[in-house]
Amino acid sequence: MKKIDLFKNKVICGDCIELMREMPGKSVDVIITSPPYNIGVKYNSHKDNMPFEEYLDWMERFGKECFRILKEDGSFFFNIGDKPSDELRSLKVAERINKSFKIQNTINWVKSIAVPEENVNIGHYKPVNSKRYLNNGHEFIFHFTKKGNVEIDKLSIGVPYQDKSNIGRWGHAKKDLRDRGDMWFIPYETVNGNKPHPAMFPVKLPEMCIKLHGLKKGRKLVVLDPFLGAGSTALASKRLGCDYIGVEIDKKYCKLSQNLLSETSLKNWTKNG
Amino acid sequence: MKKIDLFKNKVICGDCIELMREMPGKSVDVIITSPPYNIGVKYNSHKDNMPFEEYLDWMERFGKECFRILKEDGSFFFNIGDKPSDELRSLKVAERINKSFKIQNTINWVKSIAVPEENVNIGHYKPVNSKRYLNNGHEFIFHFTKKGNVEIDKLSIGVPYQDKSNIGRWGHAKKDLRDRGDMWFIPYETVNGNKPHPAMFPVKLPEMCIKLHGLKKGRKLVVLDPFLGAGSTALASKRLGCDYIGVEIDKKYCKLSQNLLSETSLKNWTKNG
DNA sequence: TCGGCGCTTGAATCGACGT
DNA sequence: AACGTCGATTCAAGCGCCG
Repeated sequence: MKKIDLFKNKVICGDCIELMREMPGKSVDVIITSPPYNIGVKYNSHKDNMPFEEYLDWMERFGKECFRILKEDGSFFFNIGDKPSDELRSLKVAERINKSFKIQNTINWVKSIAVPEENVNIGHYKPVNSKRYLNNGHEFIFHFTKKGNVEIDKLSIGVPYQDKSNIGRWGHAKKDLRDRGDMWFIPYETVNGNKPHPAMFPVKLPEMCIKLHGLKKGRKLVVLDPFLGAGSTALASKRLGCDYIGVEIDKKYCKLSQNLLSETSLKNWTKNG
Repeated sequence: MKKIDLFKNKVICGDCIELMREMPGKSVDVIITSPPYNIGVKYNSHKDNMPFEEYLDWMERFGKECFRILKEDGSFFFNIGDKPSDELRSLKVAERINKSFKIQNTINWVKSIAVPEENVNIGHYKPVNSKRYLNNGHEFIFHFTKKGNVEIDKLSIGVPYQDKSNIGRWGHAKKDLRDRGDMWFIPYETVNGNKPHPAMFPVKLPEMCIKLHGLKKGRKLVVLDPFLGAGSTALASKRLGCDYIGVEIDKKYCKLSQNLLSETSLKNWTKNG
């Protein structure tokens, strides 16, 4: 039994950097996470308002540890958003993590967008009460890899062609599937009005990330979320037949995701996701 | 007659930094432009492959000059995009311009997005020949202002409410209009095969920028585009009853936009824009 | 002399558009 | 419908330079 197996398919309560230090190097295929944004969100235990430079240092240490435990051809999907008044903030964080990793793709998780054809705004956003700032309708998902040249499975999350005459025109384009691009419209799942975790993302998001990295046949991927929160990443991993490792410092959220991952809850969620 | 009047409603052929130096300070309401990206595009005359640091310095000087001629409550909309292999590049440029200005809003010009509900991808993009990069479906429009607190007219480009019960719910929400947000879906206009300019943007884009800044009643706004290209900004200004100032270094594009701005062409364009 | 890095060059790409 | 053309494209090969 390998050492990494000890961590698999569990929700572990503790500090993620400390816990990652116990994991062997190059043992994880995919990391998907959304760290505390440090914009003063009220979590149960984590202090989300440290000085920005301190936060950046913390994120840099976090990035280094992720680098160590990730396989050479692994993918690290890092979700972070901004407040309207400082939209460069998330990029400063990304630059810190970029000290160890390389940004291979910059995906935009679009939560709200106005489609002019139908002249409606689809999706949701938190309205901002300001006469100078527009509402913020997106967050970043940075796709970090070690060398920036990991082959990804674009068609696994592909969309149909607009111009059907392109189907079958080239060797690879046998099906009606083409590259989705880097703008992913995924609205929030509104679970009966209130979300269990202030920063939880839709299950569809980690699902698409895992698929994009590529489900190698015959081998179970190991998927880690160091800030598991309500458990979306673990849930997506389970659904796709991967081994998950969930780390979360807050006991309340640990329990929450453990419940979510139990058989019955899984069924309920599958309907909506 | 004021000195700035000499420049109004003309397309001026020349180097924009030199020409701006001749303009009086605090005389322009809105600047909208898309600079050469410096990624090796073949323009007619401009060298689009200078060393990156040199390019950044140039952009910083450019930003300073924009700052000088802009009014205190003016808006500077700066469009810039990336190639998939370097998505942080545009932000480095923005940071340089940020040395004089403040980023008030970061607007995303979305050209292509996959909407999962209907399972289609709307909009267009140029395919990317890569197994590691996703297609790039957006560009930035940075809204710079001098102090970051210019009041904007969000509802002038508003969209209808999804939940109609919100109409009239608050004092300000008298009409069926709400904030569009910072994700603007504007697909390319397909102009008969070949685009006149490699980097031209849809007329709708500067139109929305001007409206967002706010058309003050009783006073004509002065709108400048220092890299006019094919003339979209001037055309939008004209349509909205503003005075435009177009600067463009390439003679060929100067003529092109002058034609575009002539009465007949204007009619033709109005149909499509 | 060999290998590694940077730059240049030409081939290959695939989705959109027009015929 | 099928096919030709064309990229604010990427990629690999090839050459020169240097340690």
